Amino acid sequence: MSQQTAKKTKHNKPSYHHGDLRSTLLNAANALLRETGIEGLSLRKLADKVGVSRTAPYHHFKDKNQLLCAIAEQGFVRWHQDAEFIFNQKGLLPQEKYRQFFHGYISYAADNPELYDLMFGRTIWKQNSATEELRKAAFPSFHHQVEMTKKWQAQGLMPSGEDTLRLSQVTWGTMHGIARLLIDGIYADRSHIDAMCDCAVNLFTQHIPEAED
Amino acid sequence: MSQQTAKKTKHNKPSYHHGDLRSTLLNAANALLRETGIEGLSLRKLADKVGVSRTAPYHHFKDKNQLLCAIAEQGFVRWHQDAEFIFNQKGLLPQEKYRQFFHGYISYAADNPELYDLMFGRTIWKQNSATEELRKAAFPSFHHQVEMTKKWQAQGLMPSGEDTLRLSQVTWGTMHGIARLLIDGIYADRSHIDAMCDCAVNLFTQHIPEAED
DNA sequence: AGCATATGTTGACGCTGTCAAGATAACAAT
DNA sequence: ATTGTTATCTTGACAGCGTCAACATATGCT
Repeated sequence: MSQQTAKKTKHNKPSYHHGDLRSTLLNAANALLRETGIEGLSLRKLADKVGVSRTAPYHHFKDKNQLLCAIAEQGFVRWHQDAEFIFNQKGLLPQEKYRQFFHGYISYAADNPELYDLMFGRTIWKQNSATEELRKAAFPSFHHQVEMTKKWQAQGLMPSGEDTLRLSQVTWGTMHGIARLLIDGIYADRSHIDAMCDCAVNLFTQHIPEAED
Repeated sequence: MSQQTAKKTKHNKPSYHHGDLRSTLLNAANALLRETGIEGLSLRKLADKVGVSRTAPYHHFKDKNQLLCAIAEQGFVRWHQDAEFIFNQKGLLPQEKYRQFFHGYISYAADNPELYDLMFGRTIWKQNSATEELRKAAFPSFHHQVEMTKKWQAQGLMPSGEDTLRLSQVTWGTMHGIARLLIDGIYADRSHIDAMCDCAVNLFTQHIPEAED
């Protein structure tokens, strides 16, 4: 079962030291997470998969929680890239840009369900076990949404009468709720998601005279 | 540690058979769930708590999943009672009734965080492990929301232009998202949730001339 | 060359869910 | 009342889990 991915010496014998175990573990963990979910991700299976003894990972991650935090951290970085791509588009009407952002969020969750569960799930956040690095990677995500909400209110896209922070929380909460219902298997049918997103966007935004963003 | 809750004979010796183990287990499981969360709820601790051997529960629940489903089932029944109380109130404006429903939903989740996690979490739904009884208890919850949404649209409280099913999914998704952000520890601050709920209700409803519901 | 440090290993512990086999009580039929 | 069936409860056992302790080996600095 165990695959040998350790570096080889010039005589093609596997060396005692792996050489790049931390990132190898992270990659394998991402794959294992995608295949088996959080529940199926055990340190022992992971170690076996990369061809290393069961306690070797402990030299690179203090415990399982730190490994999970590191995976989630990568998830936030990648989502940031996706979101920035959407926001940096030129020549889009504000409502169209918001629509794409909403759909992009749900798509990211739907395409990486187990990762999303890790990023926003209770496993990490409930018992305050998030590492400092993870917090630093996750916080800008919500902060950015607040900033954009403020802008959208100023543009007249979103109701200016509501408190910006509350409005951000509600709109993000809606995205999070739809994402969770989807990835937790409560809405089995992904084919309705686009329509749901459009419906939500309609509720949150009002038409404004054309003005590029 | 182990408490003896088994029935006693006339000579005050604990009898070999418990007599009411199934409901005793359910009660203890609810308490244990509230105290330690899903992760901390083990069959062995549970059995010990009610003073019975570790495999005794298997004569009343096929496996741990069936026990969890039974707990969740009770959760749905109790939520139904709360919701019905709200809907049966007389002399309330539609928007006020909807506001109470929204707040009631979030309050139920906030007051029973671990139970809510069980009712709507991936533990049960993700791998299609919900029992038939649980499905029968859970489905009316959403069905009722769709019916009410249809009514609210007809009353002019909610936008009639949107598809009823989509609208139900979005509004429920919002409640679910806010509930989850709260109970998963992502919004640590419960003091903001009333304002968040009001904000969401404002976004979803439009003022209609006074008409009791 | 020698020594500290990083990184890898095996052994062990207590926890978990759950199966198998046996003990005990309750109950239905004779 | 006795017998047999069935429901219920018991202990024993197993594999899987996270993780600590102790030990092995390679790397790198002085």
